[in-house]
Amino acid sequence: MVAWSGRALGDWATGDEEEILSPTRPPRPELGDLAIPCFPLAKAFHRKPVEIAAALLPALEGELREAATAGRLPALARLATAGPYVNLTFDAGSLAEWICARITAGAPPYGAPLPATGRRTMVEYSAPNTNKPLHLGHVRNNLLGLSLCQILAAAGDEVIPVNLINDRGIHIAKSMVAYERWGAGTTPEQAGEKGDHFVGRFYVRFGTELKAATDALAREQGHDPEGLDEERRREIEEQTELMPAARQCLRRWEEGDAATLQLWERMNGWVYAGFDQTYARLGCTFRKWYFESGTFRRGKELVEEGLARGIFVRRDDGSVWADLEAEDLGQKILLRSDGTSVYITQDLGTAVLKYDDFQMNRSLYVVGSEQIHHFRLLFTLLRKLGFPWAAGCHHVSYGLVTLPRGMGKLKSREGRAVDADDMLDELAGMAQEKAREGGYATEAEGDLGALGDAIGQGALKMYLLQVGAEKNIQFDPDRTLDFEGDTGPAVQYSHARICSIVRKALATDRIEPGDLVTIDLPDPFAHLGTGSPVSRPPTAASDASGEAVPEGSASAPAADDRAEATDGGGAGGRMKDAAALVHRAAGLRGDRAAANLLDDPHEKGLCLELARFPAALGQAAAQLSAAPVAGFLLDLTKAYARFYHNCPVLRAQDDARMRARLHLSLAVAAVLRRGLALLGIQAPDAM
RNA sequence: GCGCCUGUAGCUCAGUGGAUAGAGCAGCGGAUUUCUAAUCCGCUGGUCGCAGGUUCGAUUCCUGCCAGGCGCGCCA
Repeated sequence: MVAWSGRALGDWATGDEEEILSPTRPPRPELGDLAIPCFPLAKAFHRKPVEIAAALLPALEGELREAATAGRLPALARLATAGPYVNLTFDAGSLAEWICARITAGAPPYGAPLPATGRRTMVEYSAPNTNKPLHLGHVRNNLLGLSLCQILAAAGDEVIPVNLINDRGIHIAKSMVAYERWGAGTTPEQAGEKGDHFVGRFYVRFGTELKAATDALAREQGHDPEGLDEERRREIEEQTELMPAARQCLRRWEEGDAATLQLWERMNGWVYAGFDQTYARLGCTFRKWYFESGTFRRGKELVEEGLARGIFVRRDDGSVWADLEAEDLGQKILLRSDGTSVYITQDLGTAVLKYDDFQMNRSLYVVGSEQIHHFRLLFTLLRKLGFPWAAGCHHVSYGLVTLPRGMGKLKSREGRAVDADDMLDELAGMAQEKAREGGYATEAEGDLGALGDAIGQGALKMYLLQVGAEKNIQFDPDRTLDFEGDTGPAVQYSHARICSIVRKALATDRIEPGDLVTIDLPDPFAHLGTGSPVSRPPTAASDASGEAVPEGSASAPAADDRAEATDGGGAGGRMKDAAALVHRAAGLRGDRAAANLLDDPHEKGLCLELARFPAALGQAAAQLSAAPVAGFLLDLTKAYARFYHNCPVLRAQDDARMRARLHLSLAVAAVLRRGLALLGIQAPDAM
């Protein structure tokens, strides 16, 4: 909130003042609104902290007054030392005026740093396999990726969200074999099922059939199927008839067998259609989709080049290795003895293709923490290959989502996962039920289904995003489904309350629509669409040119298209227009908003909370984490609830105060809306 | 064995080299027949995993240990 120039330090200034003077919040509000601890200065100047504080006081005072005059700060009400601290208290009205003015200015949006960073950041996330639907683990990934993109864009980066589809490999072959055997040529449409679920069923079917066959074979060989160790089990799996069938299918795919490719494309197409729905629902959009089937060849080329340049070595059995002993990473295989690529080979190819496409300054990979080692290897290999941009590659890792009651890790192979679509449906249904009971939903336009989905997702997204990414999350359905307390719906509720107040004020002609200052939420990805690969599925034959990837082919449902509503005639239309207007409002026009009347402690507390937003956004961008924004929103929500209960708006003592509180409430709504958008959460007008 | 992550209230989690460590949930007790009770107020609840070290000051930084998780594949 406060940028210190250090001039206040007079001849004590040494150039490090901005680091040294870092204001914090006093432990008790009576002490002041901001506190400057003097310990670091004491160290730098070898004086007692208390002395420093006393000396700092007069110097700061001058500068703070100057800053207030220039509009960089609210006016000061009090400046005092308290032992080793200098505490400052803002004039409440001035603070309110100042913060609301920043929020209603709209452009650049509140919280954004003035100069864009000029940095181009690619964020790869989601990265599903095409053999099964998205589950809870993917949901965490998608939400982290989505919010990271929004936050970095809000903080001034040009963000390029991309997806990487694992569309080849033995797991895909398993679904294909299962479909050939037990699919009877049906389609998802005939089965009345989402394409990804349809295909996922065959993958699970393969797993259960394989287990049955393996168990039977094990018994024949005199083993106890339950007591098999993993290695032994795999050996026996290979002796069944199913496993070789899958391997054969994979080999036919790699040889470009027409029938196999056709089935592969057909099944992948079903899966993409399913993913498309889920992504659209969650709000995920991608600038470009990469497919491993289209990048592994480039990876192999890179390995061959490295081999030729002596960076890698070929062993007698034909396999290719990188010696990373110097980096403490041991030996890493890059090509199998039969010449086929391994996982990391594909990632090498993808990394280079990505850079060729976008020349980004940094490239972030949102991938689970179980792959920390993998990415350390990948980035090291890219450096060894001499790509200077490898220094800008960074793995944004996150912990796993586990299931409660000893259900263990999510394993879609055993069908033991929480399905993403089912979970969203369940949450939406519960939220919808509650909204119906509340009875306010009908006041807004919009159907209950969409509202329920927005609130259900609000619950899920806030639940998953408020905890640090590095932590494992034990998924607790009861808590996720909770809509009270520190939850997404509570934040959405505060916003809806404000909208309701404003609608009432408009309906009773206490303010006119023209009094409202409206701002639009910036949408950095408006031009992207989902970029779904549905329309043109890639082929195995397509090379690494990325040609198979359509850009912006599908149109994403605009999250806020209601804001596009225009003035219409008619009584029904007026209500709707009012809602649309309120949904964009951030304050009242200057002559109607007497913010200097806002001197109640709850009003001041609310203003101080609002002022934290830029810091929260900056911290989130620096940490590559949505958690600071989530925490900020929950705090702001609590501050607003306290204000709401202590400072009636429409029933304020007088008209001027009513307007002032309306003004402040609108600013809160605007910041809630914007903050929620950073987390991919919608802000309904009524609930 | 080695590497990385985590350990804070009964539970789920914030937090920061500095003032008396905070929320939510759960429990108990309250709130104007509500500008929307998906709310608010109060109470109860802590050897910040353990032990050393650095520091004027450590829950925060360093070292060691303990516990849990995840890795260290010619799997992805």
